[in-house]
Amino acid sequence: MHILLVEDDLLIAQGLQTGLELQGFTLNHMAHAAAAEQALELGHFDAMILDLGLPDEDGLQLLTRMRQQGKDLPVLILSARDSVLQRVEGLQAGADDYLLKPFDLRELAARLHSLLRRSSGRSTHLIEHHGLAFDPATRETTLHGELVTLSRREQALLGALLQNPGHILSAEQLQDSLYGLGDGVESNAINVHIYNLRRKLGSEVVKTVRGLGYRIGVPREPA
Amino acid sequence: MHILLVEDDLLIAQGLQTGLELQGFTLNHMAHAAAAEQALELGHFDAMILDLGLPDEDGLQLLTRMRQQGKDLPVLILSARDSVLQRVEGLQAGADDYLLKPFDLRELAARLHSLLRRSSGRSTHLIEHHGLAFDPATRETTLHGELVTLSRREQALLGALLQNPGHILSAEQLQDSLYGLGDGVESNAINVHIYNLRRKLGSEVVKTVRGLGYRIGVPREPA
DNA sequence: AGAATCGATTAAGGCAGTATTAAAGGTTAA
DNA sequence: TTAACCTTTAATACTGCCTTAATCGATTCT
Repeated sequence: MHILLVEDDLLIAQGLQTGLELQGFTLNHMAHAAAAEQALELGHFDAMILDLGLPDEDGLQLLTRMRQQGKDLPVLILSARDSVLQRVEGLQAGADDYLLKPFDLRELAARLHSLLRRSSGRSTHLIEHHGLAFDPATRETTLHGELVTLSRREQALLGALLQNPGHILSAEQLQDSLYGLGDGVESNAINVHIYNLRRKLGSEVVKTVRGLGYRIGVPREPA
Repeated sequence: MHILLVEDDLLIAQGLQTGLELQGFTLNHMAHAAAAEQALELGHFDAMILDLGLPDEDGLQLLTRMRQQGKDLPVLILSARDSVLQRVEGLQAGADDYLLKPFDLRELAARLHSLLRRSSGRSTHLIEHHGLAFDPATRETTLHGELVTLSRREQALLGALLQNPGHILSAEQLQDSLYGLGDGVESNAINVHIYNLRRKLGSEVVKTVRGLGYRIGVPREPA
């Protein structure tokens, strides 16, 4: 799950980043509205966490413009100011949820999950693909009913592939999915993780498309 | 068991806190209705003890509003005023029980237990999980019929894990469960308690999920 | 076929998260 | 008050994950 975090307070951003990454999200952090807008053009995000008090522009303006452009990604507003009016304004501008600072990290995570579940008709609660199932909430992977233990990176990788069945994801895209846009890694780490995934789930789960990338495959039947 | 105590008399609050914590509950204390409401938003509680005479708002109003919002956590009203009318009003506002000041601490504890038992379909009287049983009322733990002596913190830890079978609880969540929201500890105390739990109950009772936290496991069979 | 490119495989090192142990401070009961 | 026990702190040991990097194998292009 790829989240765009737009927040100018670096301390809060830092906390959110580490906290939510532990919960299985991948965050990209932008401190300015302009940078956020650019990021939205460049990459794909599943949701956005938007602070209203930005240095270069009010968050609500950014949100309004996004909606006018037809972008429909779920937006959760973070705000220190609370009043019914504020809340209404935020929701009218096209926000999907509104959370007050200070907030509880778990609540934010829970709301994000529910938001993502709502938005992508498909439940966030269980992604299933030919006997291979991944539950983002409990972070458990099962293959034909058997529980398989995956590391954090392996889970992220599998999640990214499962969310785009049939689509080919380039190594670069997968990298973005694991580390966030740009903050890549300078080796064949993705490769190694793919290898380990195949070791645990069978070589057919991940198909290689030479020159292009990888896509999810149909795992072998149980023995 | 996590209780939200809403009481403006600090002396009473203090007494309840120490008394109920000795009985295995974890309390968070708020002296104002507003603070209580905020706490309810931020964290999870298993029940609420509500004093009616609050400085900023009548407790009944708070309760009524909570119920309108669909919050269904068990509420036990504490009141100095007694009359049939009062009692009826309280219950009509959505209270689950009504206790008069001055009260006996043991009675309060007993009522809390019965309240919790009623509310969580699952009996509060005995949480059982693969031969491992914990009775919150007597605070006794047995493993395959054998009585095991656990310290207060160990009991709280085991209780929290047993109440969420299958779920992963982060060190932070467990900390909240032991000390109340925010009032944390600045060391690896949780870690040490987990270690001691494993020493007493076997290493399999608590499973470590690297990077995320802990969850209850299946204890070893008796010898 | 030979060269070049891309992906697979393997092993090693560093790092972060946990486990373990010991010790000090506090509380409770005799 | 002493003694036993519980809790927290802190230091150290350990484990597994992630990345790196080197090598091997396969495919494509010339």
